[in-house]
Formats: sequence, C-alpha cells, structure tokens
Amino acid sequence: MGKLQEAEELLSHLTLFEGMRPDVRGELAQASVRLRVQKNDMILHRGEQARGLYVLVIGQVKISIPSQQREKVIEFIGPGQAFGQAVMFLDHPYLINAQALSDSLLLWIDKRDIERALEQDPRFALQLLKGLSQRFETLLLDIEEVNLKTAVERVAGYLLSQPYEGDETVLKFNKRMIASKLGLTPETFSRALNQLTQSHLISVHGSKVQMHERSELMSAQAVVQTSDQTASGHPMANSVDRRLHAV
Amino acid sequence: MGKLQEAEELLSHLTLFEGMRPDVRGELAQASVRLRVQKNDMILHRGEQARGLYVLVIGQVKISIPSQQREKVIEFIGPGQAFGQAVMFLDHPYLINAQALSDSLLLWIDKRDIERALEQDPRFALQLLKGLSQRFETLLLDIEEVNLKTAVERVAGYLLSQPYEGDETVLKFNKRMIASKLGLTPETFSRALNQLTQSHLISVHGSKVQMHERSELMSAQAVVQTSDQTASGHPMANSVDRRLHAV
DNA sequence: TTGCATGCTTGACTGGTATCAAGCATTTTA
DNA sequence: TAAAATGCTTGATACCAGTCAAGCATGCAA
Repeated sequence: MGKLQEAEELLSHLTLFEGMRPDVRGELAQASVRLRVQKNDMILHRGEQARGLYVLVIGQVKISIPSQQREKVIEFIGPGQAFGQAVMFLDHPYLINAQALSDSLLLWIDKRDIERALEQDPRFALQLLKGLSQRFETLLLDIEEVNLKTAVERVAGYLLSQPYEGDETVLKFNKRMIASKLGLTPETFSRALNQLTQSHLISVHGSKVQMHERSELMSAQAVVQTSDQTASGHPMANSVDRRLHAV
Repeated sequence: MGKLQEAEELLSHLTLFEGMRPDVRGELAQASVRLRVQKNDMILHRGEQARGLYVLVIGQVKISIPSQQREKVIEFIGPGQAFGQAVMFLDHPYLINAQALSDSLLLWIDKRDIERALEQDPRFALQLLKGLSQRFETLLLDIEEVNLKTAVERVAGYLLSQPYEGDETVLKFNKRMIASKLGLTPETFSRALNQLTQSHLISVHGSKVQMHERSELMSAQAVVQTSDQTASGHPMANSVDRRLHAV
C-alpha cells in the first residue's frame, strides 16, 4: 500500500513541512486528505466554518472576497502554498472564497492534527508562522498600492513583478481577474495597458506583454519611498539604540 | 530586586503569553526589555531590520505606511497587542512605521529569545499564530471595505465598530488619523460625517458622536453579503462533503 | 458552418473623492 | 494675554476611475 509513502513524499517537498521531525511529518501525512478538484470548482466558501487547512500541490487557486456587485481577488495561490490557516486558528467562518483556476491537487489537514503536530514539533510552528507572516506582508503591500498609486502605476508594478523571459511576460490569468487583483475594473485595466503602450513602454498581443524598457517602466511605477527618512520633527539616528534604554 | 518579578507579572496578564509554561515565560520575562516612550516618539521605521517584537503594555501606538505625500494608517495598537512579529519571522526590513500616540510602556523581546521559547512551549506558538491570524483577518476586512464601500458607508461602519455608552461614541484619535485609517482625506471624512448628520442619523460635537438610530446607521453601512450564495454556475450544497472524496 | 457565450476593447458620460484654498476654532507656546 | 501652530470645516474645482453601452474577436457548441 503505497498511499502513505506517497503522501509522505508529497509533504517532504513542500516548504511548509520542511525541517520537520520525520515521525511528526509521517503522522501528518497519514492524517492528510488528498483531493482533486476540477477547474472552476469552489474549494471553500465565505461563511463556512474552518475545520482545517489546505495545501496546494498542483494547480492554481484563486482567493477572493465575494460580493453581489463584483468580487475582489485577494491573491492567486500557487503550488506549495497553504491557505485557510488564518481562520482556522481563530474559529471564525471564512471571509473568503477559494476556487480552482485549473484542475488541481490539494491536501487537506484537519485542525486537530495540525495542532497535535504543532505541540510535538516547534519547527513546524515556525514554518506556519513564516507562511502566515509572508501573506500578511503581501496584504500590506496591496493596501499600500491601492491607497497610494494610480491605475497605470499599479499595472506597471504588476507587470514588473511577474516572471519574464527576455523582455516578454505572459499573463497567467485572464485580464478580468488581474484587474480585480489590482482593484480595478476590466475597462480601466485595459485603458491602463493602452496608456503604457502609447508611451512606448510596452506592447501587448493578447496575453503576451513586451516590456521595452524595464527601467523606464519602473519609473512609471512611481515607487513609494522605502526607508530612513528621519521622521518629521523627530530626528533619530537609530531608533533601536535610542529605545533600548530600559526603564 | 523586584524587576524580574515585575516583568513576569506583566507578561502573565497579556494574552500573548497566556497558558505558557511558567518556566518558559519566566525566561521570556528575563529576556524582555521594558521601555518607555513618549507621545510622538517613533518606535520603529520602515526599512529598519527587525530584531525582535514589541508588546504594548500601556498606551497607544499607530502603525502606518509612510509616504512623501500622505501616510496611510494601517491600525491602532492597544494594550496587550503585539506588533513587529510578521517581519521578524521573515528577516525582512519593516514595511511600516510605529509611532506612540501617547506616553507608552512597551516590552521588547529579542528574536532569538522568541524562537527559543517557541521551541520549548507549543502553547506560545499557538498564541503567536492566533495573534497573527487575527491581524491578517483585520487586513482582509480593510481591503474589503476600501474596495466595495463608499466614504459614507465606511464612516458609518467605523462609528458602529467603536465602543459606546448609551448612544454616544467618543472618537479616540484625531479625525485626520481616522480618515487615513479609512483610506480617506480629512476633507472627505468631514463631509461624510456631515452627510450622516444631515440624514439625522448622527450628531457630532467635537470628538463626541451621538448615534440616534443604530439600526438605521447599520443600513447606511450597506453590509457586504456574508455567506452561502451558491456560487454562480456551481451549485453545491456543502463543499466539505463534496470535496472530501479523497483520490 | 452557424450560432452563442465569453473576453476584451473603446467611447461617452457620470460621479465620487482628491485637491487647492480660505477661514474658523482650539490648543500650545511664548 | 498675545501669537502661532494645529485641527477641522467648507467651498470651488479637477480628475481619475467607474458605469453603461456597443462592437469586435475568439472559442465553444450545436
């Protein structure tokens, strides 16, 4: 019966379970449920109670906030990433929907098994914390973008953040979804691509985008200032030193 | 020398350290640095390297994303809450600023001590995970609001979310900051309060806000749909049952 | 092949929020 | 108490993005 070995094999390749004690990982492998979903299947709905977490092994998943008028895409999940953790630890119902964008293979692990592993292996706890932290930071950056950047800037930023070959990127999702991820309507997204084209920074053919001058595109992205301006009215060479005078 | 007992006493009252093994908590208490900051002091800057985390014991702290044009307030931290964790686990520089809004007492704990405690006490890991999850959810809700609600709706929602006595709320921060938290300019915030006043839903006197009809104010808040519409084109009574046919 | 749905683009228009500017009120400083 | 800074409000205006609508291209189905 190779099922168990197979599951262990899967887990051992995922960052989330990296560095774990083999025996604890083995138990998780045994507890994990392997599931296949088809393109467009809903994996979880807003409002449902969370009973465990998901790890995507193969495929693509869309995380979004549903709304009658229009949904808001929060992020695209790729292989190796987990989702549904945050809510699991809080005993809240899900705030988000998760939908398969392609036929996918997932692992599902029950909350109780997660907590048991947590108790036995601190390295697993650390991996979970890292994963959550990563997604937290991503949300922060998204909030920053929506609040401080225009449509064209966000689109430029998105293009630059994508993997590319030569000067070409291929959009991995349909434009409607990318627009939603950037907090835009499809129309505005289309017009933003148009503007960048007019400025000779890119050219678009379907889902293929050529970026002619990455450096110029970066200036169009209007980066938000990243560090060490001394805070207005509170000059401070190094806040760590200053603040570590214990009381 | 009561310093150590004092620190232990402090920790034992904070949710983050609840349920910990006393000896591990003792070590954390010993490792923690107690620090006082004054109103308006910067506690940490964007771009700095994270070496540990902070727990607010007394006071108020503002977490914000700095920007030349205008800052974006992410959240207000109250006593008992931790901040700076997310980045700590990732070895990234901070994305945010933290500034004291009033004279405050904080604890600072070095990353290595946190990780040591993590290894020894899984309950601490769970508390950390819960804390991070909570803040993750909060960010999600903020993104939802910015994307799907108008200024007036966001202001109504904010007022309803605040603690109140009778029909009165007292705004705990200046309006400029609240506006930024809601992703608005101070002008728009002011006008939104005005609109709600014109509709006889509230009346404002300085930082005191009277909410005349909470129920009507709630309808002005235009709640986003919360659950179980069956997904367009993918009817499914209960996704858990359906998806748990393991492969 | 035709028909129909879906995805994307483009145009005209609207509207909500930001911006700029002025003025008042309150608090802080001298 | 006066002077200055800060916080807040209000008005006029601008502009960015959303909405509505039409049209085209592509892909899928009959």
